[in-house]
Amino acid sequence: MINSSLLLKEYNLKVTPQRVAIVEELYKHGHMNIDELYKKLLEKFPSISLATIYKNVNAMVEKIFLNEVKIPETKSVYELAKEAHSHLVCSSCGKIEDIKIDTSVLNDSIKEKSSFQIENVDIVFSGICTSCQNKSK
Amino acid sequence: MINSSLLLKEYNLKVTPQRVAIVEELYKHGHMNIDELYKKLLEKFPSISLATIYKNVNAMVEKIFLNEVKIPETKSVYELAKEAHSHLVCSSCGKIEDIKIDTSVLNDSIKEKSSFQIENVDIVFSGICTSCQNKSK
DNA sequence: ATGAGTGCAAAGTATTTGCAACTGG
DNA sequence: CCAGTTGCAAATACTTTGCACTCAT
Repeated sequence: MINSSLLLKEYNLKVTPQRVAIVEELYKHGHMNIDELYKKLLEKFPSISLATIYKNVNAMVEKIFLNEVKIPETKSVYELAKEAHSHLVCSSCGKIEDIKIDTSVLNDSIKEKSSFQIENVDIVFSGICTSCQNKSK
Repeated sequence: MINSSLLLKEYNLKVTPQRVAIVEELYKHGHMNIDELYKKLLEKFPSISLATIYKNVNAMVEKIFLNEVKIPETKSVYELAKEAHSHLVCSSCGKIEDIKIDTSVLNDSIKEKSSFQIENVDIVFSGICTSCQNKSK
């Protein structure tokens, strides 16, 4: 499990039940878009407002402990910040997985061809996940 | 230069001056967001509607000859489809450059770790472009 | 107690749609 | 000629803001 309260405190955000729930749902599901978060939180807080979700997600993104992941052809999803990693997206079912790969080769390759000073790399792989591969058989 | 009419015809889109202008602006500028396109086209077509831009860009994206590029922290931009390539984005001035790098290493690396069947990779490097590096000196 | 957070309603933006008039092939 | 395209206005969708009330510290 995750210590959401501690995490929130570390980032100078007051610990409210709504915020704790956001962190925990993200921890549990890995990646969620605004709407999924909203629907999930509605279960616990029947009167929660979409505005609350937006305000909190934005606040957490600013504090850099949430991360917005932009994915081709879909809405952005949010994830708890963690070690740098790339994403695998199933173009059939939409499932998103994290994957750690070594990207240093890429940076080297850039260094040769461009004088951009690289600070960060975002990589999204699209493809078919295992279970969708099996379904189609 | 580019033969926009031919291109449009190939993709079964009627050749209208507005569409030709969209293709040409994208050819000229490489990457533009909806608003930049709109403002640019307003110069030639003072009564063009934003709806026309949206409809055409969407049509061209569906025909796969435009490509939507999603970039962290900014609006999507569109580009003419071409050989697979990655993007360099300057986090200071927003400039976007194309860059061709060999991504086969990545696919191999995925193959080892996951049974996702990879179909595509989107890579966005963020950093500081040369001219912004010089400015800050 | 008090500054920050919540929910609601309203305001902003962004994007899509319906439709009459127009136009490319 | 006529199916497809345009521009406009209206409709939707998405996101932010202002404010009175509540709550975490």
